[in-house]
Amino acid sequence: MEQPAGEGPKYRQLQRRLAELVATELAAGDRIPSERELTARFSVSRATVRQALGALAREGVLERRHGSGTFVAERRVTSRLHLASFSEDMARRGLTPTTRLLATERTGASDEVAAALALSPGAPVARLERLRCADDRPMAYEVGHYPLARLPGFLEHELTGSVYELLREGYRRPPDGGQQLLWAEAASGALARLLEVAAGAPLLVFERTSLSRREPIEHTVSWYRADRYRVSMELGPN
Amino acid sequence: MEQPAGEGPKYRQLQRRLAELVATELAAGDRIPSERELTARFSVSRATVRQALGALAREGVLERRHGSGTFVAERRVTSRLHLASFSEDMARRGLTPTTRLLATERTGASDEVAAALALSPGAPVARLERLRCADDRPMAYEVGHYPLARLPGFLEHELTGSVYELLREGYRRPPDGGQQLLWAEAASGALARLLEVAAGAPLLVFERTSLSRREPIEHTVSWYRADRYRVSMELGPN
DNA sequence: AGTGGCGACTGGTACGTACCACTTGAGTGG
DNA sequence: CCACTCAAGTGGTACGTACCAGTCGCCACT
Repeated sequence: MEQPAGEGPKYRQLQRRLAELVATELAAGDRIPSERELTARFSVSRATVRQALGALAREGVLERRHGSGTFVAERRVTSRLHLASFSEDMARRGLTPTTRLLATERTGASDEVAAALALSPGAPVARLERLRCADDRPMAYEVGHYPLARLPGFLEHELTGSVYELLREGYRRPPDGGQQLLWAEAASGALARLLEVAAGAPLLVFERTSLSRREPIEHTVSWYRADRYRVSMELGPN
Repeated sequence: MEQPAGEGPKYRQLQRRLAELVATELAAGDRIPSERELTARFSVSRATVRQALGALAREGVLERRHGSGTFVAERRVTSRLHLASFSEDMARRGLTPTTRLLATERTGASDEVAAALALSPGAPVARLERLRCADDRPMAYEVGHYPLARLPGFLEHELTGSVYELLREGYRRPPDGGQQLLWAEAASGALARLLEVAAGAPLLVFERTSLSRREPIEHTVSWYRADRYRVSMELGPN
């Protein structure tokens, strides 16, 4: 029951171990050991194993097949929404991206950030606060968190450019998937001034967790000026 | 383990009962009975109760607070990004969809509608104007256009339910793909009154063209209340 | 050779128990 | 009156057991 060094609950530990295993040693379609085998191998109860596997299945890492086994999920090909960085996104639209760095700091992961990045609460993360501009006019305000354990020395880099490029080139951790929540909000006073819109103006908010090799490497929340930005997407059945 | 009357496993039945309870009798922020109380009241084990509550919490219906209780979430509806009709979308969230038919007419396709539906300008289309509600509170205002050449007698049907179901069952034209543009707007006066929000409140706007067998069969523009609706999506590389 | 059934796996559901971690509020001491 | 303590209640984790429900391959029977 007790965990010596901030490792978190057993099922989280198991979840992380399995996620790592999947990321490093297994390929899509591979079958992972059965629940009862994992129970024996890791000396935990089957309920604990199921809690870990269930979480991974909900994340889309694993796929369960009743009567057959649990498998490494196929990479999603149906989603045609691009996992693009702001810089790439703007370039694609023919605009010139620039960035004003508002704040950087090294801090401990909040519960929410820890959950998104699959870290223990309090684990070291880099926090990045940036104002993204297109053609020198404000486009979006962005707050990002990055796991320092997976990205050592992250804050020592140049951070006004494309973080995705840094992840790809500097760390060999190309973002290759993610999940995103999207909603709309009215701009609060401070945010309105920063983005140079009227208070109450509609903003599009994206909360994104990006993965590389099935491990979270970025968690960002971005507020976009709705008068300058829209999204296009393809829809599939189901 | 057999369940004669209710459909499916116990925890699903409990989940549905609780979702219904939340929808009909409770307000956001209300506390629901504790796990141990539900265990006694429904004569099921705590594990079963937790499975039901966990599912509802992941859906955003409930919010758990360690040491304090489980509460009806303020959370708005979260839509996965698939080609689902409004009715299916709401039902999936445990909300009851209803529709107020504001206008129907047979008209000629405008240039914009014609382009979206791959018709000649002026070709006969059905125009549908509807107010979509969830649990009897306004959720979205929607204007749709449907090509009458592909859907003969379209306006003679019952149009307050699911149009997608009508397309599937009545015309054997199941929507199986589509494209969508998404942005945010501030609610204009008339729209604000209709949706029962303050003028200037943020709305999420979807402009969608749905296909069946590679042919466009629907073009809709929907204005969703941003305080009640959000979207979840998966991101893929490139 | 075809096939049907059975058995041995897989995950799914459901029960019970125990204890930990966090929150809250009532009660107590200053 | 305030500050603090602490007990009771909450959800969280973890163990164990039992049986149900699909899947699939072996094998005996036809």
